[in-house]
Amino acid sequence: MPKKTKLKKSDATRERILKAAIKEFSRNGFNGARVDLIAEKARINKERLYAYFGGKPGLYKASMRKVFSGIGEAEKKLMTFPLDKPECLNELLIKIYSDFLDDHPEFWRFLIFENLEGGRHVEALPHMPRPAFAHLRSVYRRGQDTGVFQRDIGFKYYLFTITALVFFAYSNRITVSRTLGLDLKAPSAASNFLKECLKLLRISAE
Amino acid sequence: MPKKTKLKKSDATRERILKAAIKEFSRNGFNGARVDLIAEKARINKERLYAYFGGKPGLYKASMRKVFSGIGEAEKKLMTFPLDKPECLNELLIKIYSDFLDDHPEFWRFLIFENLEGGRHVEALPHMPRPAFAHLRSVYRRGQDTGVFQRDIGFKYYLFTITALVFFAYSNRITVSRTLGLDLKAPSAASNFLKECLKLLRISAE
Amino acid sequence: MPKKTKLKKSDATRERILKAAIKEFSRNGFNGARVDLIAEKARINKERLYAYFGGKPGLYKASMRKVFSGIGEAEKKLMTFPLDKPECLNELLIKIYSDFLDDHPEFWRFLIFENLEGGRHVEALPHMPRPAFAHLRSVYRRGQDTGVFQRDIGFKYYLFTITALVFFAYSNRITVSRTLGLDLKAPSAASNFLKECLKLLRISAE
Amino acid sequence: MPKKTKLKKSDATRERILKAAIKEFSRNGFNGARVDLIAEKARINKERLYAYFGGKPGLYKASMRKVFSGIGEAEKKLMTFPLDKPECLNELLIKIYSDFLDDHPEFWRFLIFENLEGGRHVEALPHMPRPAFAHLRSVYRRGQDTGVFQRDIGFKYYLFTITALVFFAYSNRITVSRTLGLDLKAPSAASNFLKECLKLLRISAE
DNA sequence: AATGAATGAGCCTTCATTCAT
DNA sequence: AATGAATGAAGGCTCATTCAT
Repeated sequence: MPKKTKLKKSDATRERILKAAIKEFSRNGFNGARVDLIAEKARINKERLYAYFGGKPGLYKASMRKVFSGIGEAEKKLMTFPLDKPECLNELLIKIYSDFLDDHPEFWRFLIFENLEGGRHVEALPHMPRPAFAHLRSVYRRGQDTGVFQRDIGFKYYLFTITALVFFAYSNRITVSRTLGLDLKAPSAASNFLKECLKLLRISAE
Repeated sequence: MPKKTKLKKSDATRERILKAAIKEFSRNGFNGARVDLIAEKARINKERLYAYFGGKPGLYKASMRKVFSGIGEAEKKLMTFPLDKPECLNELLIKIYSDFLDDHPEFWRFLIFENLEGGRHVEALPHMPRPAFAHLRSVYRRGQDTGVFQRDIGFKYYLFTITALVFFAYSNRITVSRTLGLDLKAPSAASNFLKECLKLLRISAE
Repeated sequence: MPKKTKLKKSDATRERILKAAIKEFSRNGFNGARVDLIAEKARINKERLYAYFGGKPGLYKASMRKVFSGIGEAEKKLMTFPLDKPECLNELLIKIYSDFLDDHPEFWRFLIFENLEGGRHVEALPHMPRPAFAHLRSVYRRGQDTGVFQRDIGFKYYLFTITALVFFAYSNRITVSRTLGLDLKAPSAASNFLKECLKLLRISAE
Repeated sequence: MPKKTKLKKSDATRERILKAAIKEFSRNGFNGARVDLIAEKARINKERLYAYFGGKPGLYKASMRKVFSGIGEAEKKLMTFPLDKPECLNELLIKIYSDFLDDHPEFWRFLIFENLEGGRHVEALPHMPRPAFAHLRSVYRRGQDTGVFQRDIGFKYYLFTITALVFFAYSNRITVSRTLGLDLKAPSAASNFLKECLKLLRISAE
């Protein structure tokens, strides 16, 4: 396959740039990141970077796109969640999101930087589909029917709460450690802590 | 009292610088903030800024110290929370923290910035006392006794959960709006949304 | 004839490059012109351009050579100017040169660029023959004999004056419009204006 | 005069920058000029240049303004031209403009570059007053009355012609030398040559 | 204490040019 | 002959910081 090989050369360069960019941007944010360093880390000439991505903002957006697309992959596991086991949903969500944030610190870092910088870049991105959400909603409704989840609380509040807990446990672990006297820095510490918190969400009858 | 007057004047200058710095840093982050703009907004010469704060990092740390001290003031209101009304605790916490974050966006901005930076600056700060926490813990225990809060869940999990919900609703409003399809940008939108979420925490018997 | 065809193809490429180069150079000058744009407009790969012309200066010189050769073509019309009508010479010269500069703005642009550069490039060019000049000199002398042109003024002064008027009207139209309050920008505006100026050259008896 | 001295420091810097800029711009045009070189020649830090002039275009415009203002100074001599000597006007104009262009090559170089580059910068400049023109017009009219100048030719055509001749002799001396076989490069060569040309403008009766 | 002028390092970007295929 | 990928040297500009007064 000579064609495939041909394509590979420049694609490899693109990937190297993106990888280095994600690292640098997630470490320092858009303003703090240095194009020179990205080029150096990617072992390419700066001009390539501009030819491929148009400029710093373009590179940032491409990086963000790649980083954010990762969550979709992780959420695929949720698609097969059995409809008849809503009582296990909490735990699985915590696990999947915890694992993901553990493995992909760049994910929450990009998100936070975006919030800090006014979402200038993220808003320019096309909306990402979150197909798992539809399935989860069905599970949740089933749980409401069987008394696992509260009748009068919409799915979106539930999802928000889960998300907030997990995300906060990762993105604010440092200040939380100081102010609440917890230590969430060790691996799986956050995950374990969150499991405990989730008990707050259970219905007492359960 | 010439001394006092003298001090007062330079203190006023200091305050003007700090105020401008907090605004600029919280808007643009450490890297995005411009020393020139801070000096201009504070109507002082840059050299003064360096004389007072040593440099950009020093100014940043001083700004952070000032911003973080604000939470103590807000939490004073919690000190007088009546021990015999634990069922109202949820709502009051939400209200107080929501109001505070509404009025002080710089607070969460500095906080998450610190988390991004690995706590580099905050660790140089003296531990801030949070005297309200002790009182809240008493209220919580009373609530556990009277069946308002769950017996087997420690106070720290409870406080973490509340904190996470409020904080996340503010600090991630931009990306949440996109990814979960919510709109928390309008004033009091977050606060209202959070009240709904809190129902998840109630004990069903309640 | 495979050879001929081959040559033809590369010649066509050469021509395409030259055409694009002339446009770009004449629009933006040597420094302002971009090799990338020339290659793009010519629909060729940059490497070809370098193979053919050696580099930007080489391409510039080739462009200039081509542009300057155009004047010879225009002056051919002067060769048949009737010896017995010297009184029409002024007007014809104005017309021919005006038309030429109207149609070939790149001509005067390259020319003045050369003057700015101290003739660096033009001096590397072979002297261009201007065969029409000899004929014009004859016409001029005949005009002197018949009293149309002044006796004591050599042909070169006459030719210089005509040239200066026409050339200046084109090459400095922008600044002249401002400094002398004239508008020579519209097509044929320059030509009309010049006709009026030429009256200054007539012999009053005429 | 302490105030005067204070002002002088930064003014001297400004002047040094302007002087270097005029040299560099007049040599290479806007595109060809290098900000680094200007700063180096002016022995200042680049940042100063940007603080004073805003950027390359601002510096260019300031340079142009200064260069163009020179012509006003030269034209002051024309203001005292006696109304009753119109027959000497030609010669004086040639002399004054020739001398000026001899001494200020940057003047015609800036003008030419402007014409090459579409007048982008010159058009942003405020119109310069040419007070001498009004006086010259009076002289010209007097000359028309006394038969020195032709009745039916407006002043603007006269002025344009003079301007064109002088300007062309300087700005195109290099290519003219080649194409018309003249040598206008030596000092006063142009001036002398132009005097001859001017005979073409005289009224034969004169 | 306060100011305006100055500095040097570094930032993002682009160019003309060449290489490898 | 022709192409896409790559390079190195700049180019314009801005920043945090300090000096001289």
